[in-house]
Amino acid sequence: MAWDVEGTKRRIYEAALSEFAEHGPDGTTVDRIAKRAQINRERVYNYYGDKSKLFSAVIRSELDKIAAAVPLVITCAADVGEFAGRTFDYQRAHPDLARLVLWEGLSDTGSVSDEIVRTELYAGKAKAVAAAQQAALIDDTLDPAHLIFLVIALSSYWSAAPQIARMLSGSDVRDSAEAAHRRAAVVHAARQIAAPRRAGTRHPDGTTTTG
Amino acid sequence: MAWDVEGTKRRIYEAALSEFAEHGPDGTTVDRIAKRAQINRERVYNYYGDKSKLFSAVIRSELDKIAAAVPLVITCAADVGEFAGRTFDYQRAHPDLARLVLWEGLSDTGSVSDEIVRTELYAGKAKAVAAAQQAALIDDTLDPAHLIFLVIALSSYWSAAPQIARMLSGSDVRDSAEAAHRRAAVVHAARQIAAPRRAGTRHPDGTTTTG
DNA sequence: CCCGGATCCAACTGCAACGTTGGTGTTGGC
DNA sequence: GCCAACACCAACGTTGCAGTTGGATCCGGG
Repeated sequence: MAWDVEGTKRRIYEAALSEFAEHGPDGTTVDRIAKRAQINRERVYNYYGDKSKLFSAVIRSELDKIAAAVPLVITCAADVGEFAGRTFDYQRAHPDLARLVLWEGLSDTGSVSDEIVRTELYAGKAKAVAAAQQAALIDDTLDPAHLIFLVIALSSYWSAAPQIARMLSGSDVRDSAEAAHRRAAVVHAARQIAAPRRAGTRHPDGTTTTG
Repeated sequence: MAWDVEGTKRRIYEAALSEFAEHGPDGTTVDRIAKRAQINRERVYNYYGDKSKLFSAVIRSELDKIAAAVPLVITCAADVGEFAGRTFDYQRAHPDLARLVLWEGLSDTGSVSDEIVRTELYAGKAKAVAAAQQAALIDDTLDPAHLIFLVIALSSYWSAAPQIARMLSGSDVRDSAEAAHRRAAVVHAARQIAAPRRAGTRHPDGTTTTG
């Protein structure tokens, strides 16, 4: 088996994922990707076009994976916590993803590759939230999109800004006790945000009404 | 006024801040900095050594400014919301700083400049939270450091991952109505996280006790 | 007027990375 | 066994940027 096209592509992909996550689109060199994948630089161009296309391919595929791995089904507020916890777990298991998203955000110049497809994907999640809100399963104070976003933020920022997490908590994600502790905090916070109000409803502008 | 050394340095500094914030350390060229500052490239080397020294100088100085910008005083759960809102405002008002910090985080290789000083700063905030928890002003389920972190995450992720915010909410931060909407969501969520439990306490592991 | 320091400028070296190309070896169909 | 297509690779041309240098220019003070 001298030719292993799929294997070669996969190795390029994996090497690219690591390199991009570590150094970002600008800091990454095609040569290092090739070295890491143990193939010739030219193969990269042959299979993926150029560096930016490779970056797009990687980020898109990784986002597809997380979307598939962490579905969102809501029957109660605790489900939102569960979603947050699983997102947290996924981020921890795939620290490269959080960094990719950040690199993408920093390079953001008004729009992003596959923006339309990805928008649809988020719209689906927002729809699930909206449905749960209408069924009064969860708090309906927040805009569904904002609620989703905030929950993702809670789960993702740990790996997005590890230096802040480290300075605050004093320890490292690699400490699994600390990781469990963090996860619990994320789940708890997400539940609190989603929990339906009991007596009165506190609106985002600070006023409170009774329903 | 042919000689305005301080002025020249300052113009280099400001140009560097903008360029670094926009393109990151790798994506920035000394030439563009010089053009923007309307000085010769050679001046940059004369005053700041080289590009990486200039970057360090900029980030360090900007972080000094951040330090005292958003104090944290807690007398009730709403104060935590207030803190979140002000952090959000700060991020929005100083997008350059937010991006610099992110770039720093991405380049993070185990520790960060001024890490000790900044750790103290966060410790102070955590202490304020701990005191408020002991006085039963806010929920004491969460570790103080984690609570702070989560609130910062809520406030910061918008500018950290603007592409996701855009895909979810469909509009842009520059739309000030949307910005206000987002801010309200952040404040609300932070309050919910900090709000003291009424009847029972739901622990992060999912169990519930009555106090 | 002349000196010394600040600034500007253009050209240069050196290098690193992008993306390409021509050639070599490999495979599978005929 | 031959050949066309394909995988692989080394070397190349090009570009863009970092950082340097030598000199021209400008300015204030003596």
